Amino acid sequence: MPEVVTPAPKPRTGRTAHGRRRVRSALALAALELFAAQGFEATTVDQIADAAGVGRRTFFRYFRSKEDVVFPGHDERLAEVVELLEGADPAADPLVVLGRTAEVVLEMYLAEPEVSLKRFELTREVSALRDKEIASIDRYQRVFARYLRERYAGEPGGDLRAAVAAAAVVAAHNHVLRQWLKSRGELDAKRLLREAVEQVTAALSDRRPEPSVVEGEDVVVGVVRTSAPAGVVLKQLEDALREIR
Amino acid sequence: MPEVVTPAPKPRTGRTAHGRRRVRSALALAALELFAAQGFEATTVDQIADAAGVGRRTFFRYFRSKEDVVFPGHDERLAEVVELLEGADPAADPLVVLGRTAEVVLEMYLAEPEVSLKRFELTREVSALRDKEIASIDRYQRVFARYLRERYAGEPGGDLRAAVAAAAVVAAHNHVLRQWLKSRGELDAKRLLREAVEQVTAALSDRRPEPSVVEGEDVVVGVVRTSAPAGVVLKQLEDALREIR
DNA sequence: CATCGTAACGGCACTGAGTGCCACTAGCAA
DNA sequence: TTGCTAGTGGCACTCAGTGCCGTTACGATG
Repeated sequence: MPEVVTPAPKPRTGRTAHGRRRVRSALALAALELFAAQGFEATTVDQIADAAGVGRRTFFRYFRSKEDVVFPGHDERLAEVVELLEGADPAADPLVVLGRTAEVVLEMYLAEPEVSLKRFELTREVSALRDKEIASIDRYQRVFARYLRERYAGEPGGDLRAAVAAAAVVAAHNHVLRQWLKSRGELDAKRLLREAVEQVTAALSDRRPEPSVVEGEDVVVGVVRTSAPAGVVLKQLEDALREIR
Repeated sequence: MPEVVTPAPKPRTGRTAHGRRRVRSALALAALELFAAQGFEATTVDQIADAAGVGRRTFFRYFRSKEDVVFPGHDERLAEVVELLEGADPAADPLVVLGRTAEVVLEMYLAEPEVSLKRFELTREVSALRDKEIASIDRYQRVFARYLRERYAGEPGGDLRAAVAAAAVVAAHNHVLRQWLKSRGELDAKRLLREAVEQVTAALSDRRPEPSVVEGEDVVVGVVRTSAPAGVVLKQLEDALREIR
């Protein structure tokens, strides 16, 4: 096993004119500028490397492919999501956990609006990039589905429910993100997603696996105002019922 | 406008040893055999063309890329689906229409099991192919979503519902297809999909658009038995509420 | 200060996908 | 026979991506 683990990462204070971070961002910046100026396909890796002041070979040491420049750190974010789900409270409603996770993902996009917007423009025009993005979205969806599958394990049709619910949450997220991008960052995306996720969760979670309750006991459920939207009324009823149990 | 439209396509009965169809299927066959024997990436287009007895250049006249050999006629099928949706009964429940369409798509896969199974093996191993397939699935989902969006036009949150429902139906389809592929074609996929779609449709269609109710009116919702499953209780509550209105 | 190890770099050469161009040929119609 | 056209094969070219290697700059160690 040649896994020597490199004695210590050594922060590497700062090289002459380079430094890992600097080179990487210089390449990304140069690439995005060139893409915007002359299009994605018309831009060669040579040009990007030249513009960043490094060799062509170095470009591929920082990015696996030309497409990858447009999606920086996607893998890390996915790993972050995985961690988030693995560390989630096992007692919590899986769909709620998933909804919160989707909100975290959305916030990743909202955190750097310029980058997200620029990427949006690019992915709309270049089909290769769009495909790449769809593939990476699918990876999130797979992670979501796996999480739900584990939580629904044992239930009949649990796998199907997991797949469908994951797809629904991801679709809600993407829809809100798209709206936000189309509005050029004006919309209150967080609130919209919260509402959307609430709707989705409500539609998908009304199939509970036989909760064990006290048998033969009659209860009176309190007063509700019908002037509220039906969803709210239902929620109130649900809460009341849960409290009484 | 040099749009001469070529006087008449002329079926072109049959050339010497070629013929469009023959060359195309020869290329596809040779490609799949080589992929199976030595892997996708290790196979060059040169080898495929040689094995099919045509020139390398000719390969690219029949397939846009090496990946395309694995997904023959995907565009045509998508077009078929579009037609199907455009010609659907406008009075029918959109979700039911979508479910039926998903069944049609599934049947396309079931129609040629060997091809589907072989492709499944390939897409599991080669990430480039998997990405390509995901992208093509997304195209179906887009078409589905567009159909629903048009049908839900005007409803508040209709776009969101359309996106989510389309994703859910596609997820159900994919889940069933995957199960069928994993069972190596043994399962009764048609029945499974019908059931799955039924479930999804049921979960997604119980959202009525803001029932207009009398304002400011307090109502007491009656007695329910908590020994019944929570789902039943909720349904009772809902029914009671609706009746009172 | 001298030496060594190492990590990043630049350059070179190579494979292979995909494209543009052009000459060739087989069938078909006048 | 003479075009006309569609399909073909080959050549040359661009560019993405990879393997290899010599070089350089830095840090550590004595």
